[in-house]
Amino acid sequence: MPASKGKKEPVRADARRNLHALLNAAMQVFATSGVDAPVRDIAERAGVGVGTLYRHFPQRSDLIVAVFRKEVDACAAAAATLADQYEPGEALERWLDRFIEFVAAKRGLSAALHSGDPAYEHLPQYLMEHLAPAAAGLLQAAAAAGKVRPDVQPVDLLMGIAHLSSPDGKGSITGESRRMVSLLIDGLRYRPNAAP
Amino acid sequence: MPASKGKKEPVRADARRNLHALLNAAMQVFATSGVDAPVRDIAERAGVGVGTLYRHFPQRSDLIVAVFRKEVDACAAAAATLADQYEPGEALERWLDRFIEFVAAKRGLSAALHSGDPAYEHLPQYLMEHLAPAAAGLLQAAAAAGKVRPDVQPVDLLMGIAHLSSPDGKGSITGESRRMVSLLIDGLRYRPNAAP
DNA sequence: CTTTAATACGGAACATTGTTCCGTTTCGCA
DNA sequence: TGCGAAACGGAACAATGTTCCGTATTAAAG
Repeated sequence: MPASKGKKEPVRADARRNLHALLNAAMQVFATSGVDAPVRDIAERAGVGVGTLYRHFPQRSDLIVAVFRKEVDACAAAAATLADQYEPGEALERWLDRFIEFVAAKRGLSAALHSGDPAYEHLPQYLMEHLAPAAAGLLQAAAAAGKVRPDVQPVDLLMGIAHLSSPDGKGSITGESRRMVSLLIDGLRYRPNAAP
Repeated sequence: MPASKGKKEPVRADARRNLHALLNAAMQVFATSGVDAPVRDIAERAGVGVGTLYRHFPQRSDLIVAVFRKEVDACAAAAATLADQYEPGEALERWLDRFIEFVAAKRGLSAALHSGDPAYEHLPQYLMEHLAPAAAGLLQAAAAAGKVRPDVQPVDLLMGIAHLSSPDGKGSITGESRRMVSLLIDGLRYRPNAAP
């Protein structure tokens, strides 16, 4: 039995096309102008009318949630790709960088997350359910290769990075934020005896 | 040297009058419709034009902050009044009820508080600086009268009530919320030996 | 009390954005 | 190819934030 997806893909080709165009456009606009960006901006970038946007996403939160899940999925998928392309230690490092970018880009969501709107209340759970396994896989491989300590809990690592990556609340991850995360990552390297 | 107040009272009589009318109107409208209520509603209830509102409070946050401080001050002032009118135990109880009302009415602010807007970042500090002394005075008097335990920290009590009073995030304080707070308050009663 | 200049007021006008509605277009299918 | 259903687009409307300037009010000077 193929599990029925939560979101039902439209049947008609144009509807499917526009749905994906809207998701991509919203992703870009949200990244640029935040999740409160005007509806028209998103519709225009997607090349559709506002009526089409409203048909696919009657509530703004529907669009926000859809974009969020899409990005979580992309971040989780990156884990498998990186695991194929790089040796375990480097794959883990690169994926953590990817995760940091994801967290930093989601800064504008914090207000929505804390707004009490029930539309968002499952998002943290969704994130952990999808990214913890990805992190676990990379951690396990890196640990098996002797690159990192074997006793790191995936959830702890993700939460730690998420917290460290949100120091100012206003956007840039280029500064101390990344340095602090580097410290954290250094902390999980496996060095039983040798000096660097 | 009379310390210069943070907010400068207007010189002209009409300006002062309108300023206070706006604060009172905003207090009512915020309580009814939340802090996102239309500017026109507030101006109309105050009996002034929107231009006047904007002159006194160029940013919405200015008005929100002013109302918040005014209500904190009123809650703090109530402590002195109650201490005069009732014996220590009852004064404390009545003031805690007053504080619960204040916290419940401020529910709509939580989103603003967490929005990252620097305009609000000093409000929690303002609240504690003004209400902790009020609570401390009442607690001390009640403890001296043998009505409550002598080892309760004012800040702990306020924080505890504030947390318990915000269970659902959507308004009503009439239900379990008040019962939980009653439990907390019972917990600080001083009962060395006798049964009630 | 009258004059006067500064200050404040009011609300129409404009700008921005959310939301709906329906004539037109596109699609899948026979 | 023809047809009915589904989807589309964007004008139109509604709600709200913000500005601007002619008018009214005030406090002080004469």
